[in-house]
Amino acid sequence: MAKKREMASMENCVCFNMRRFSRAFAHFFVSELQHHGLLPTQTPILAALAAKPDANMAELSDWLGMDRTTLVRNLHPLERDGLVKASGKGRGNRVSLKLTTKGQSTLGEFVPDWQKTQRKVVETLGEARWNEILDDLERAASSLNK
Amino acid sequence: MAKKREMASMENCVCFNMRRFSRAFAHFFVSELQHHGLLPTQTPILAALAAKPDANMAELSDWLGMDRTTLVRNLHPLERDGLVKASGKGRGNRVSLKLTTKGQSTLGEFVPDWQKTQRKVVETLGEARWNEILDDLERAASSLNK
DNA sequence: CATGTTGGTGTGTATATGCACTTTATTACC
DNA sequence: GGTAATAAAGTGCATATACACACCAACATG
Repeated sequence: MAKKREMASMENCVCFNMRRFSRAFAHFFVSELQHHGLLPTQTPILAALAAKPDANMAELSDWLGMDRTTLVRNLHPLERDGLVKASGKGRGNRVSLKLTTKGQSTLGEFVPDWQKTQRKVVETLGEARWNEILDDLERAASSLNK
Repeated sequence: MAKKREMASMENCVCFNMRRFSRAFAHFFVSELQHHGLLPTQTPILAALAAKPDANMAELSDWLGMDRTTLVRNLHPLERDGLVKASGKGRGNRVSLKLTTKGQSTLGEFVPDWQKTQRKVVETLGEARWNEILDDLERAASSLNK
């Protein structure tokens, strides 16, 4: 049985613990997948662009749940390395973001390895449990930030 | 009932979603507590120092689950603002970290407001559910990074 | 047509994160 | 006591995060 936590004590702060877990899981994914040369913030961007080509900055950042201005900067290394192409750059102009051919193939090589890592993580608690946890966290987060 | 997720699909990446939730909860805590002038990484440090005075860099970073070198830098604003005092600074020297009087009073004023915010978050899913989730995530994370 | 409003973008500043590496003090061993 | 090994702390670099702000294009309104 799990020990009951005193939720009014700061060591059980939801914000602190979410940050902590976020670092811990990122550490595991990075250690398993670093040979692809992709960081944990970059692969979701590539995957999102594969699923939704020609997205805006605003649309994409919204979908990824990150600040728009953070996305602007996170794209720079990906553009520099030729994985993403941004057409119509410039202030006031809509930007159309696309995966390059290199971006597609890089992502294509990454996914199978990522699936192995994800599987290891899912096995820790089981798929059903992870499903519930992700759903609950989604529900909690969206009920707060409205 | 919650829709079943395809866990082999990158939009359900545990790493990505943990980062996303982490940002979302941090956003809520910051918006509610920013008038105290403390950022979400800083308050756990103050709370840890209140509970464990005279901690090392290494001990403290270990307890907080963050990289030691990250802690070194996160302490700078707190030292600059006079909330934390580091005695015996310097390479090779053990550092003894302490809350200053100002640090104690700042933390003392912060905690009641933090508890209100934490309560709002805990209410989203209920205390029992949050307990399970935090325990499960702890278990999953520690089974991976060993 | 001038102007004002709005939506989409990029920048300045400050903090956060962690790996590889460096620097220094202490401890171990002879 | 001198030197090697170890432990503790800090730095360089690159990336991540987000608020406040500036910028620009297209469109609305008079």
